[in-house]
Amino acid sequence: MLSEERYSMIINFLEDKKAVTVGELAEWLGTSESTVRRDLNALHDMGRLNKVHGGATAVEEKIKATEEDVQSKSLKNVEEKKLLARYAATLVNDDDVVYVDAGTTTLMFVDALSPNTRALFVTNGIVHAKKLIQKGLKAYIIGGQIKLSTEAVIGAEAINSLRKYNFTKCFMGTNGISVESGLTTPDLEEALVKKEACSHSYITYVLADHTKFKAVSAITFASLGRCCVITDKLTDNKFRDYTVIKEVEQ
Amino acid sequence: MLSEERYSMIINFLEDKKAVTVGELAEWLGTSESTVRRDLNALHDMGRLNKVHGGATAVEEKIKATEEDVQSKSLKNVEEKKLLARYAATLVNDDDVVYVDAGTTTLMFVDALSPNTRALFVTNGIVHAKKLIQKGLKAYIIGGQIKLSTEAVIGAEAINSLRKYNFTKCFMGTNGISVESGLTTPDLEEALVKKEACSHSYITYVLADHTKFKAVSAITFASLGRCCVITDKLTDNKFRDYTVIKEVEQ
DNA sequence: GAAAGAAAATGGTTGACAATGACAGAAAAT
DNA sequence: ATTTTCTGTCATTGTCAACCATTTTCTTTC
Repeated sequence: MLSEERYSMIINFLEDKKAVTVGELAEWLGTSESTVRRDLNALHDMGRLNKVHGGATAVEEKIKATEEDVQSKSLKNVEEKKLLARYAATLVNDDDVVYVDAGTTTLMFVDALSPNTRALFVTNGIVHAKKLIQKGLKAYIIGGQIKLSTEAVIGAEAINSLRKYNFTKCFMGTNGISVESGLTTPDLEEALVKKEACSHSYITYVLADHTKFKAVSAITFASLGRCCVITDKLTDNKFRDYTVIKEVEQ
Repeated sequence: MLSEERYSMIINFLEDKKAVTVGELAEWLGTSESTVRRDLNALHDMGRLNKVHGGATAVEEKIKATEEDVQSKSLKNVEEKKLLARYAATLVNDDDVVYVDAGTTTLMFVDALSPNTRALFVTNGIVHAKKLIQKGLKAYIIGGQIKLSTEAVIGAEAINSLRKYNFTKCFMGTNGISVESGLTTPDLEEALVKKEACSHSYITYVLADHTKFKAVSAITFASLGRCCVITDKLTDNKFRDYTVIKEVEQ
C-alpha cells in the first residue's frame, strides 16, 4: 500500500470517528505502530489532523474547509462513491431535467451516466459541464462568479440563473448529514446555491457515503425531510424516521 | 504495445482507482517495472499524474483538464496571435469590466493577462473561465447551453445572461474581416452571443491576425465601424478608412 | 527492395536511498 | 511506582535512478 493511501484512510477514519488510537489504526491498516506514528507525524505536520498522546483527533471542519485538501478528498472512499454514482445514474430518465451539483461525488455520477440518455442537464460545476458535453449529452451551465477552489459557479448571479429552471430531479453532494441540522456544507455561498437548486427541483437526491452521517458543517442547505438520501451503508436506522434512504448493495 | 497505449491505460486505471503501485501496473500491463517507471516519469512530466514513492496517484480533475486543452490547441499563427494577445493584455486597467469572447486567440489573451490586475472578467468560454480563476482573477461565466466543439456558452439563455452586464471593454475573436460584411463567424448561435456582448460594451477590440482579412463567414456579428481591430500585419490600407486599426510591431 | 547503420524501446542489474518493523530508553499519564 | 506511549536507532526490506545489453523500429544507402 502507498503511504498516500494510508494517509487518506487515516483522514477518512478520523472524519468518521473524530478520534483514534495508534493501536486501532495499526490493526485496521495492517501495519506496525511505528509506521502509524510516522504517518500521524507527517499528517500532523501537514495540518491534516491533531496529534494527541495515544493517537490523533480530527481537525475542525472550518479549518479544514480553508485548507481544502484535494489530495485526500479525491482518494478516499472511491469505491463507495462509485457505487452510489452508478445507482444514481440509473435514476435518470430520457425526459428528465436534471440538476447536477458541483463536487467530487457528483462528478463520479456524471462519469456513470449513460451517453445515450436524452435528458437535459444543468450544472454549476465547470468540470461537470465539460464532462457532460464530452459525453455528448445536452448540458447547460448556470451563470455567475466562479469559486477557485471547487470550480463551482456561485453568488447572487448563480442563484438568479437558477430561478429560471424547473428540475425534475437534482443530485447533490454534501459534507454532513444529521437529524438535527439536516444537510450541511462549510461554504455559505455554495450552500445558498444548493438551497436554490433544491427548491426548484421536484425530487432531490443526496449522494452521501457512510462517512457523511452525523457530521455537521457550518451551513444547512436542506432539511432531511425534503430529500432522498443515497448511501452505501446506513449505520443508524433512526435516519429512516426522517427521510427516504436508499442503501446501495455491495 | 505502443507506449501511448500504455500511457492511456495507466491514466484510465488511475482515473478509476485513484492510486496504483508500480508492481500492480507491471503485472497488469504485462511489462517490466523499468518500463512502468519510465512511463510514470513521462506522464508525471506531462502533469498527467502524481508520482509518489511506490507508485502514482491521480491528479486533480481541474489541473488535468487545462493540460488537455493546452495540448489540443496547437494551431497555426501561434506567434502572431501571442503578439496580439500580449498587446491586448496591456489595454486592461484595474477598474475595467472586461468581456472575453470564447476562442483560441482570446485564450492567449487570457494567458497574457497580468495576475495582478483587479479588473472584473466575464466570459462565455469554459476554458477561459478556468484559466482566469487559476490566475487568481475575478471571473464570471455567463449561463446557458454549452457547445461541444468550442466549449463556449451559447443560446437564448446566454444572451439573456449577457443583458445584465455593462462592459467597459470587450475582446473578441473573429473568423473574417471585410469592408462589406464587417466581422463574420460561421456559427449563428455564436454570432448572436458575440453581437449581444459587443452591444453591451463601451469599446470592442477585435483580435485578428493578418489571415483573417478579406475572409467572409456566414454570419455578421458586428460592423467594422463599431470596433477597434488589433492585428499583426495590415496588407490593405483601405481598412483604415472604415475602422481604427492597431498594428502590433515586431 | 535489401542491407547496413542509427535511434529508440525494453528488461535486467546495481548502488543509493527511503520506508518499514522491532526494540530500547526517555517521557508522559495514571 | 507502574503502565502506557513516545522518540530515536538499527537492521531489513522495498523502491528508485542510472547504467548496460538486447531487441525492435526507423533511416539511410545502395
